[in-house]
Amino acid sequence: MREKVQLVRILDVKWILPQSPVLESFSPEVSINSGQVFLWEKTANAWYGIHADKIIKFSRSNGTLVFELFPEYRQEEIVRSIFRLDDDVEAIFAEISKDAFVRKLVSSYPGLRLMRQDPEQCIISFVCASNTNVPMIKRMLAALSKRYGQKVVADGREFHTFPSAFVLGRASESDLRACGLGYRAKAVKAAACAITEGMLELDYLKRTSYDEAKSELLKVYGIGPKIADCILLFSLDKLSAFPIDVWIARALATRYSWLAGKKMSEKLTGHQYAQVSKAAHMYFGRYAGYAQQFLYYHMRQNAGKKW
DNA sequence: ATGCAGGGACGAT
DNA sequence: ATCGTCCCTGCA
Repeated sequence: MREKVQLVRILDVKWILPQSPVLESFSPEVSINSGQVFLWEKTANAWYGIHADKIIKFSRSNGTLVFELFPEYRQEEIVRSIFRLDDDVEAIFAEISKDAFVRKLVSSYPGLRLMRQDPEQCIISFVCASNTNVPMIKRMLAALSKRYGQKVVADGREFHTFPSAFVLGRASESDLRACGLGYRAKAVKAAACAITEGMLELDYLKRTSYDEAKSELLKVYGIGPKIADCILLFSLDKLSAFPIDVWIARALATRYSWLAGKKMSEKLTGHQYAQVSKAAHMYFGRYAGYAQQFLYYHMRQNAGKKW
């Protein structure tokens, strides 16, 4: 049994995480830089992230991880949730290590974790992610926050919270386009409206099965198989979800081409996507999403991407 | 300079 | 089931 992680509260807005086997390897920087979250920025001695209407600050003090939250409401619970500190990662890593390659990745990047995003923010973020790249996504989301979010001053710095679906759903498509969204503006508005009008019930999606939640997401304009899987994995606790983007497709084509049955190309058709994603789930197991994150991070590392 | 790729999805064939 | 198109930016 691993020991339970305790978040110790110091002052009113800080905790220090005590040393533990689980936390020694945990690296918020690696996780933040693994392409799953977009609205984090690094300053001289801290990281700041936008999580819905909250600002998360992360820094290190004497080798200890320190988190702060603005506002400080339910800090411990939220920090725990965002970094999935209650996941039994040792068991998970063991379970996804089906072959020498994954085993190598897990030992190479022991600090990498999945993060749990706010569902609304995650949906909007990945709707913006279609056919573009990470720097562009960051730019779009930052523009949305600046235009539609609330200005917050924390730590003497100015931030903008992530706008609610209610606000985005009432924005005009042309105003959304002005945030650099391009043709995605229509999809952002549609997704926001789907949330506020009850088409997407986030609590239900969290509770229900992967298949059911995915079929609900796919009904929304702008959400296809890949983006649905990202939303499911990063915000709806469906850890078996295995999103396949161009990078994962490359990794699979070179290392796991047998998963596709016959020859696998780097471009997947709709039917191939479903088939390969399911095969990956079968192979890596119920935590396939964690395996995906290691593959993705590895591919981006090798490509020398910095973001 | 034109082309192309970058966390895809939609709509018409 | 394929295929052209969609907005935008950086880079060769």
